[in-house]
Amino acid sequence: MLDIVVVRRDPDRVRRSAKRRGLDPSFVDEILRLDSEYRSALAGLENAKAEKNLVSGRIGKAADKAAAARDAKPQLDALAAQIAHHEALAKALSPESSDSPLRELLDGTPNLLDDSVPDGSDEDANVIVRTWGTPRAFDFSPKPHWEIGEELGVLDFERAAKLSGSRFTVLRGMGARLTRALAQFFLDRAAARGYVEISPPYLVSRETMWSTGQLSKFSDAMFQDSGADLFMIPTAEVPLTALHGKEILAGDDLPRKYAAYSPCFRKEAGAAGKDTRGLIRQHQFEKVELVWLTRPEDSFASLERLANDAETLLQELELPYRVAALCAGDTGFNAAKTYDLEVWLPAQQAYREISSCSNCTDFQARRASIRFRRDASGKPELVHTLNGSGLAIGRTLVAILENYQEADGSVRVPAVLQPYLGGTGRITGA
RNA sequence: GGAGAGGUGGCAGAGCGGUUGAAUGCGGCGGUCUUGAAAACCGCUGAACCUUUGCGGGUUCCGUGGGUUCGAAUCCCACCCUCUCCUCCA
Repeated sequence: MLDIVVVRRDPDRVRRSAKRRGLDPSFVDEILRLDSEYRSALAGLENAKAEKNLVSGRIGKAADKAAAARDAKPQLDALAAQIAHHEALAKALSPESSDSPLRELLDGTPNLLDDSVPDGSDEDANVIVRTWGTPRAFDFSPKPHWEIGEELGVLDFERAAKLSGSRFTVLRGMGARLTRALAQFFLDRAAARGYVEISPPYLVSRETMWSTGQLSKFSDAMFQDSGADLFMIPTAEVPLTALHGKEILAGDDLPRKYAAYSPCFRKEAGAAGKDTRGLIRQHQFEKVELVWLTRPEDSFASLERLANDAETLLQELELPYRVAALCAGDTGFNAAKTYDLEVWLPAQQAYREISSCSNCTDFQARRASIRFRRDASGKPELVHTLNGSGLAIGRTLVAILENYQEADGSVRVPAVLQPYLGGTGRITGA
């Protein structure tokens, strides 16, 4: 959620950002109009209440309270009617009311883009910031991961479809073990870099989901239990970011760095026909997520460090990748700035997203109310939140299968993972 | 799922329906004292929003939402959550 004060004071900045995202900026004027209407309604309400409080207070101090109450009755009745009138008006306009038009507009307004975000409407305009590693030269034709996996017996798409339908995978033998090894490896590295490991709930309340900005009104991306009103997390970013919601942290406690392994559940409703083969796009996948809570002035420097933490994992796995600065049109609702890490997939002859690292500035912190105090006498301020995958486990498995495949159909195990697999250096079957 | 207890400020813990945004203690901040520190003593110490150039003024908040009343932390109703016991269960 944007700061309404920023919209009031610097509407041009909001318009500019919205335009860069490809939105019609006229909603800004609508917000300004509704906001000023709301505030005048609020002033009317508060004045009437102040007067009523004054009269009531006088009754409380009178010697004969009953008589005083009787005398004041006509005046108080009139005030009560006034208050009721203003109250209805203010409530209908208030950004706090879940069905007010102002709230709807604010809810639908994405974060302000950072000036460093490149212009552009879609991923073709993303800017490659750096590239690491050299794609391996194969002396045979590299197979896609689903072929490798099925032939080795580590991936089973048919049985997954039997159990659950499309976009699910059964991992078998070394496939399952490698997945577990990756989770362990990522978490160990995160711990070494100062992240506190969290094992969060995988189901969260509507309020939690809303507070981190995942629950935009038109989003049907999530699985949910409508009875209990719980949502299956689409990423551990949700519980990790909301962990300190409605809290005021001590300034000394920042930055806070958290890492969590979790399954992630996504409907992928808008992706029909995309990545239908293999485990690139699944309804259920695993991920280690990294989240930072920082002081406002530190968040952009922290984004570089967060991205670097994720990159290090790819370097240790010796997987070639590149880093893309997402353009305005490709940057998500919550983010002021995002880097995508894209890993090389030889079968596709393409770099594919394996991590997304974003600085959400105060956008999520405002909704979730995550604040800190600079010093004991200071006022609470909103923290900045950042999140990034470190890394997506399924896609890392894809990258390993494809990049480490051999002509005989076997797959070598990256050196850093071997200790997690009892020293196994090569996968020759499940 | 059944029974009971409870939800008040950073924490602990009071609170006859009327200057109670809330006693008291702890913690925190500032000061006195001290070579320094501790102790002791004194003072200050919740949040959001509206308004004001500023000083300030106002409204709201004691789990949430309703209700009674001129007036509610205090009375009534519903809901949520936590804890204890039982039941069940990985």
